[in-house]
Amino acid sequence: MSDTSAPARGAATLHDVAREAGVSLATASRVLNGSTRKVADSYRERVEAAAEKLGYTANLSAQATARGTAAIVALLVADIADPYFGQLAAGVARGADEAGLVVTIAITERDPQREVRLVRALRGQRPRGLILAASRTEGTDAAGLDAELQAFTNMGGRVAVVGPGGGSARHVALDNRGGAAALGAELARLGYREAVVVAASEGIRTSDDRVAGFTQGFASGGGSVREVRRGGFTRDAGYETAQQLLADGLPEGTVVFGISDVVAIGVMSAIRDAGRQVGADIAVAGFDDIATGRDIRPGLTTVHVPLEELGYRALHAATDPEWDATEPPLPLEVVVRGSTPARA
Amino acid sequence: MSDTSAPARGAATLHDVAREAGVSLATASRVLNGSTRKVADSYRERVEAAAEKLGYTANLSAQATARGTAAIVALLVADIADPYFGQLAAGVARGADEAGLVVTIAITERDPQREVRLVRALRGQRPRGLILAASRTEGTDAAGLDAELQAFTNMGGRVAVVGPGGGSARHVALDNRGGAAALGAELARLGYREAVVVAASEGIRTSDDRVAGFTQGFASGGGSVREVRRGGFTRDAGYETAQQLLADGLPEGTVVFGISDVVAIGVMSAIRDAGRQVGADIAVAGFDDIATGRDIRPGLTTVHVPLEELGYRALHAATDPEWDATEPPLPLEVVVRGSTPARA
DNA sequence: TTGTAGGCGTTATCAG
DNA sequence: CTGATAACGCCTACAA
Repeated sequence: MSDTSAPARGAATLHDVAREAGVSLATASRVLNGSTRKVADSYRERVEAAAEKLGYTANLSAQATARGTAAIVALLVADIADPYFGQLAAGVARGADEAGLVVTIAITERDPQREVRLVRALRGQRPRGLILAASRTEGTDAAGLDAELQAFTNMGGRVAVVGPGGGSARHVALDNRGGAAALGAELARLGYREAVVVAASEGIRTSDDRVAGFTQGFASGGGSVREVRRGGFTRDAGYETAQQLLADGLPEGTVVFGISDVVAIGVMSAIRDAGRQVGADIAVAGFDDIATGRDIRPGLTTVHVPLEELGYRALHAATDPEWDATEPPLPLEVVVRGSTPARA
Repeated sequence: MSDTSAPARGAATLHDVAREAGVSLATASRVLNGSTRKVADSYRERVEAAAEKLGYTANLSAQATARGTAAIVALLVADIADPYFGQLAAGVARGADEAGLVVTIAITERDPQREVRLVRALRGQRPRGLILAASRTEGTDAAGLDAELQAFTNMGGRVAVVGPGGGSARHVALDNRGGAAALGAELARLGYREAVVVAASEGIRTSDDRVAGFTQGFASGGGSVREVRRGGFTRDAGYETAQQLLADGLPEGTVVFGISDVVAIGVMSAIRDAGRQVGADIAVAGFDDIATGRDIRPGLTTVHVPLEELGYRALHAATDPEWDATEPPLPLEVVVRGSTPARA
């Protein structure tokens, strides 16, 4: 057990391993990394033993510069503390792990300028793929972003965007419109006739699609959307928007559709803080079905989106050379909970 | 606007920039990256213009191999979909961004074996620092982990662990014991006398400390912990453990202390699903103060932990050469909400 | 099957 | 202040 030569400074290099095993660099490289195996077993064993003994770990950076591309997938999200992105990221991480890829993460903070900057920075890593899950923000410097994305694909990277998006990127789409329509229809069936929607700024596709879908579905069931108030995609935006709504007067029996669960939860809190009741008094519905929706009371009616699976698919869209763009879209499903009780 | 030479394949290299600007590689490198600046302005401008024109982005991998260390910080968490880790990660990401570092993330899934494997894999990136936020799991292959960590520090990396931990790593500690004690004391003051705690397996420091602190604080106020039930750190573990507890009979007026908010939220749901009421009937308290606790009803009484700040500090502990280990611990504060009403 | 040598994009040393 | 040039650690034809 006498460790003779624990490398004092710096990690063990392939060179060290080769020397220790008494073989050439090439041979060591082949057994430790190269895919196509064709090394004599005796050598192979010696190398593996040496590597183990020295605690060798391939220097990914060196490998990357040599190969020209790194075993990395970059993930861009608006806010990693947001459960929506958290669950999505979990799916991405799972897929990456399976594929032997490292996940690099960056936060846009919903700032278009930052987004462009980050894409450019991530480009420096020469990742195999880039996943854009940062709900394309407003004022979007669309041109700048597209240019950056273009540069990325030009150098051989793939980009996948979650949700609607433009350009030549691969999309992992959700049927936002259809899901919202189904939700609207269901609410109408439950007896609601008046709705207000709390959305994000106009121009954000995800928001627009959900608003349009909901409006249509709700109308098809005989209901009508009285108003669309614009806020943002956060819990606080939902809270504040709802506060104003309440101040302006919100009739009993109205259902408020929050563009996302996070927003809807903010709405619920505002309603309660205003001394009103969620459910029988004012109903609330959301979209996404984040885990929290299960634990609040009343439970939040929403459209279930398989977030984790969505992330998993995005990972593949961003890294699989032979990705099947025709794969059927993920099934969305409305789930009714206590926040929208049937109306007499 | 006629882009003359958009590099058809592959990204623009420093070499390209130098040629385009008519200077040497060294000069180009100095203006674009090197820290100590001493390049004539005329040259500097030419280089910057060329870089801009070519859309040049330094190849981080190449930089890393040349420098010997990458501008990367690796983050290891148990589950990124868990809001606790999500908020923590947000803090890490913020700090990293400020420091010009890229964040690489890996998920342990609370599996000790995986944890060791991941640390070894991350080591391959030669990151400047490594942040361990994966509540050291049970059966922990402590030896294997420590060896891996040791190897990492030996090659010049710093490792920071969030919460209690062993070895030579830097710690960003929480006063779990003190916080829990304060919570226990407060609950006793509110009139509670009987408590049950839903904890994680014995041997997990964070859990053990909170249990011990709570027990002591509660006792100091005249209360007594009737039982400690072991589950895990997840919402579902909390739910299931509470189910059993309820099946075994839980007297009115008991307060259930969930080792973490996530667990406590599971407990709350179980209580409700069993037809009991959270608050007046059975009280519930947690620990961490994740964002969700604000939006559920009744609000969850808990110990506030500045999660985002915790992550921010961890980032610095893992990357700042001159980190001040004596920095005062983050202040914890108990916040009482509706889940633990004062008892008559 | 194995080894030799050249190259990947940057940095850093050391003369001019 | 600038420019050759040798590393950095690894991969990969190409040759033996």
